[in-house]
Order: sequence, then C-alpha cells, then structure tokens
Amino acid sequence: MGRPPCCDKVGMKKGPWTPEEDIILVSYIQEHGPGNWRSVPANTGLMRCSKSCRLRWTNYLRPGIKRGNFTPHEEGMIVHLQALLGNKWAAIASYLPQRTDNDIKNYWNTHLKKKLRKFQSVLEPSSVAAATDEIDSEDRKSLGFGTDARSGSSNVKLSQSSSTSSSSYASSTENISRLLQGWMRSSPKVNGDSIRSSSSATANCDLISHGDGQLESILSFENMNNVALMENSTSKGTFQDSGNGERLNPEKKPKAGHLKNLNNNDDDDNDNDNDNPPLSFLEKWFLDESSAGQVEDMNQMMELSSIF
DNA sequence: AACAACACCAACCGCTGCGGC
DNA sequence: AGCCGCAGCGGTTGGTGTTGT
Repeated sequence: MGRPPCCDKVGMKKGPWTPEEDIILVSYIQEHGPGNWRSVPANTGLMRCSKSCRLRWTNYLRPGIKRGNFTPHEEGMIVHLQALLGNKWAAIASYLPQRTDNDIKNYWNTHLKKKLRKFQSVLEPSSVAAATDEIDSEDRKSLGFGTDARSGSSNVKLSQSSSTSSSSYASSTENISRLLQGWMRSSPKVNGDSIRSSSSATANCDLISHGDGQLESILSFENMNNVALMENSTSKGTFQDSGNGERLNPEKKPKAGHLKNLNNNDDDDNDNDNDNPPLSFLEKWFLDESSAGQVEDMNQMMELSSIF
C-alpha cells in the first residue's frame, strides 16, 4: 500500500525540463525564495510535481553549482569522505558546496568506483610492478597517490566525456545559473559570501600541484583548511546558498545522523556545538591522517571502498 | 557508414524522518 | 500519542552522446 506517489497526479509532466520551465521555476524562486515546494507547481502553473521542482532547483538551477570536471582535490575529498561516511551523498556534498549530491553520486558511480576497483586489483601483491603501468598518472594523482613532478597541472581532464553529454541546453541553464549569481548578490535572502568563499576555496583547490607528497591531492593541509575555514566562517547556519539551505549546512545533517555519528555520541550531549565547528572531527581526522600514516590510510580506504 | 556496446548524467521512484496538528 | 503531509535522501532508470567494431 503506502501513499501514492506525488507524481501520480494526472497531467503531471515528467522527463527532461525545458528551458521555458526552468525560467518559470527560476523566476518563481527568485521572487519567493526556495522552499514550500508544494506551492510551486500550483503558483507557477508548471505541470511538475513539487519533488521534481525541488530536484531541478537543487541539482541544476541553484546558483553556485559548479558543473563539469571534478578537480583531483574534489575527487580526493569524495573518496576520502565516502570511506568515512559511506554513501551519504548529501553529507559528502555538504563538504563540496559547489557540487550536488546527485553529481557526486553520479561521479562516484561512474568514475571513482571504477578507479578504486582498478587500484584495488592492481594493489594485489605480485602485481605492484604492473600497477605503475596500469594506472595512469591522473588516476594516481586524483586518488591521492601523489604525482610525479612531471605531471604539471592538477587540473587534469578526468573523464573524456564528463562534458560530452552537455547539450546545448545544458549551457543555457548555465546561463540561467549565471544570471542567478547576479540575483544572489542583490537578494537579501542570499548569503553571497558563501558562494564567494566557496569559489575562492575551489580556486585554491584547483591549484594543488605540489606533486611531491603522497596523498597530496586529498590531504593537503592548505586545502583542508580552506574547507574547514570556509565551514567555520559560515558555520552558524549560514553556509548555504540562496536555496533552502539543504545540503550545504552540515549542522543540519544530524537529521540523517551523519555527523552526529561521526562525532561519537559520547559527547553529543555536550552542547558546545556552537563552539565547535561542525567539522572538528573531520578536520582532526584529516589533519592527523595527513601528517602520518597516509599510505596506510589510503590502503584502509581502499579496503573500505572494496565493499562496493 | 551503420550498428552495437559503453559511458554519462538528469530525472524519477520509493523510503525515511521530522514537524505540525 | 498517533496520524498525516512534506521535504530530503539514496538507489535506480532511461535517454542521449561517444567510442569501438
């Protein structure tokens, strides 16, 4: 039994969104702000269910979304966080504010899982020699196994087709997003700082190419600190985009129990959360792990990943 | 050039948990 | 206290583009 799906309503449109629909949705949200999704179809005349509207907004139209290739740093973050959190894509996405959970999930399923598998198979004893040949340097780098100094830019092309399916329409929605960036700056509901800080952090992420240490791309102090600072500076519930605040605010996550679990509930009554940034556990973890035992941890991570 | 297989990703589906009544 | 509606989340699917034969 159960409740009938919200989209069963006769006349509800499904499938890809058209630019016109996007514009309607964006204009509406521009005017009323995100949230109260149920009222969106009714008030806009869109023949879409509320879920569909929310999804379209959060995964595609929301300003501040970065599309296209994942940087090695982002990859590393995802791998690391996935090992930590499991398939809690929303939680993972909260640490990559410019990426949606859907994006990360897709990227994990289509790229990273394979890479990790490849790594794992290659790391089997007796095949270590072959490993260096089988794994291309990009994989090595993005998975955190360091780069050789020759490999230059860290902004490697991760997937030959990560942008292949970007249709002409995709770029038009990018335009919509760009337009919204302007709106965000002027809208009182919007915390433009979050976007700006995110952008700067990402810019830093893009610059990682020290190339000498192992796990550099994953565990760079600088970059972790960027993320942490970013979170800290905005952690009082403001680390969110103009949107409904979902996903971008780790403090909201306890709903799903992600970080609460992480923080080891021994202390979770200890309501000094206001003093402790939500990332304290992760920060420590990252920082500790980055300073020692990196390879072991990577191996451990690989083991964890093998579950999938 | 045509077809098949593969890869990618936007969108959907169904479940869960929270909050209001 | 229990029910109901909603938002959010994670898994899955289907359409489309790309690559290989």
